[in-house]
Amino acid sequence: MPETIEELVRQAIAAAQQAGDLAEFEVEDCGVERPADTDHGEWTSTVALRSARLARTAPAKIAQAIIAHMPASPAIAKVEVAGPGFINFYLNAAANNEIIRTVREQGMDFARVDEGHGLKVNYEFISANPTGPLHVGHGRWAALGDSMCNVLEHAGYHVDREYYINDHGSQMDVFGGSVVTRYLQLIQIMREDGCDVATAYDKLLADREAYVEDENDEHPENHPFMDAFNEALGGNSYGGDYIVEIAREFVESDGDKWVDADADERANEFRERAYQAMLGRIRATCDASRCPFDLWFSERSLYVKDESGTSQVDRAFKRLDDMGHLYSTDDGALWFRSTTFGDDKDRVLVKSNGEYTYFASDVAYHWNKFQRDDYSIDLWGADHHGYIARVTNVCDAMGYEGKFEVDLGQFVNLLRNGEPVRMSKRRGTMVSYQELLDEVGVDAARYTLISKSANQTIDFDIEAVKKQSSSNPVFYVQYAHARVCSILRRAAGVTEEQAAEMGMDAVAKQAIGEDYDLSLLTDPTELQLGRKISSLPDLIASAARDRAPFRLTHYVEELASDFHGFYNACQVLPSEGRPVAEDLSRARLAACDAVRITLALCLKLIGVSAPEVMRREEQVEE
RNA sequence: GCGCUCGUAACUCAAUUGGAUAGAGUAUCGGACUUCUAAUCCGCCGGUUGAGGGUUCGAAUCCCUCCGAGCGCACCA
Repeated sequence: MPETIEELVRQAIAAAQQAGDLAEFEVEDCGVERPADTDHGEWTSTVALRSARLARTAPAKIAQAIIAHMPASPAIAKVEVAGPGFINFYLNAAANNEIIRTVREQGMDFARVDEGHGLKVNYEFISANPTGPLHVGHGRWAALGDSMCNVLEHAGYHVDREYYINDHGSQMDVFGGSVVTRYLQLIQIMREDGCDVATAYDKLLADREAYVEDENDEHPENHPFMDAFNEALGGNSYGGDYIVEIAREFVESDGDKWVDADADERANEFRERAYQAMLGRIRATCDASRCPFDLWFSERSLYVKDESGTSQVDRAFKRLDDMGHLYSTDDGALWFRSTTFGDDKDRVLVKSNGEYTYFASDVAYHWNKFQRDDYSIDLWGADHHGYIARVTNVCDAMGYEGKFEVDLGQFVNLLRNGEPVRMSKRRGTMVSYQELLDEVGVDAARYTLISKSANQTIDFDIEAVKKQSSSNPVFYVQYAHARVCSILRRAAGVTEEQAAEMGMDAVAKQAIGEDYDLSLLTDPTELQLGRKISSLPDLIASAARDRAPFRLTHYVEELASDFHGFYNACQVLPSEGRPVAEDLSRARLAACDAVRITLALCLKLIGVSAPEVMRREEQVEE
């Protein structure tokens, strides 16, 4: 439709200029947009405003000249000039509602746009260290990243979803060492108390809890194990409950066989098995939040030598060196000349002690990405923003200028009933994402985490999100979907079970039939449905372009609101005292069905389920 | 000190990137159910877009200066 309008406007301008009613000027873009306010028609052209200077004429006057020469079009009911010079187009009902048929034909392929032109994008997100569970902040990247990928794919990009596992650095040894220490403590308690592992486990957790509470160390007698743990590891440790949990798994599967084992062998075994256990938990949490990855990329793999005797790190370094971007200092450190690209200082790749920095891995990793994809996007927490410059610079240096992008996500503040969830220094990081998912459910968690612009911090109130009430937009939207399904089921004369069996598309087909006349839908609330649904392709394109999947949550709330308004104003099925003509009823059913499909599609893109049935009994009593 | 992200209704946020009278939800208040599921709808109230300048037909949006909040400025990962 915008193409049609654009063409009409161009013809009108040419005709007006030919007739001498309008000064000659070149038109680049007619600025066909959707008016913010639906009172202003379905489409508007800002060409008169844009051309005011070129034409040396007041915008309103230009607009008048243009509409005087506007060719007639079957789809357009009315064209008028409004405000400072907007040219507003009002579609007739049939043209406006045609989108309903389109949606029903295209289903989940509706609103596919070609914003990306098939560009191969590597989208890396979460990438939390495998030394602890995902926390709520990671949950935001999960929701955001996954939704972003869905939107990009719908907008014509080819997306590879990637999780980068930081399994290389010394923190892995610290992690393994922490589990060993906890393991030894469990065995010690079992031997001294003659108890089973469950009892020993509880004792260690209670000990840790006492330690967390005792911030000023006034009662060291209440947490001897935590103190011993810290002493054994010199404070360089992971103290969380999950470490004790993993240690317990070692006791359960291996008994006490590692107590007197060779320390190095034990350290290796524990590090590797604990790593896999932790990674398993992380994957499970990603699965639970409907966040799949195409590739789990191991940092270690960057250091593995191939047949040529070189690793990916070596090859990436060689590339940089060949291009003259590396240098060594007398102490043996290797540097990347980041200042060439405007950084504050050069950055170390290899430390003077011979160890590789985290940055070295990132250089090789991004080089690797560009061997596989055309464009690379990293989703990072806002606290890493200081790191953007050096990675961008190194991508530029390797010859991939303009092909690397970082999307930042601000933090999540966790609240409960308006009060910040207390996070003491000793408790370390916060509530795990898995716990949050378990408490509020995936739908509410994802919806809430995605519903705000990524560069806004989120106040996530657990109680408010959990509350299944009208104040919670996710239920409002899901209810609209369930309500449509209910109507369609009733129209088709099928039970919930039968509908679940045959699928809603088949139910809708049975209810509506093949032919229906969309020109019958002329009520303002009916026209609004077509208008709103028609705007989705543009919205998807903009959400992809601006990396703003949260716009879908706003859209879906608006569409649900439009539907509820329609539902209250227009009877779909005839009932006692409210007759509806058969052909009008079927046209309204088709509109309902288009709403259902559009809602389901949008919810799918943001990873939220679209329930076909919702019952009030499920509501939580206050 | 430098950098990044912000500051919009009482609260939580929008405003498709420079467009029309800055919009939604929540909360408060007032209406609509023996219903095609009221987890709904309709209405009222609510604004100097942190402050001050500038750019132009037009600014919440772009530029400058302040004020305030959060987060960064490692041979840590």
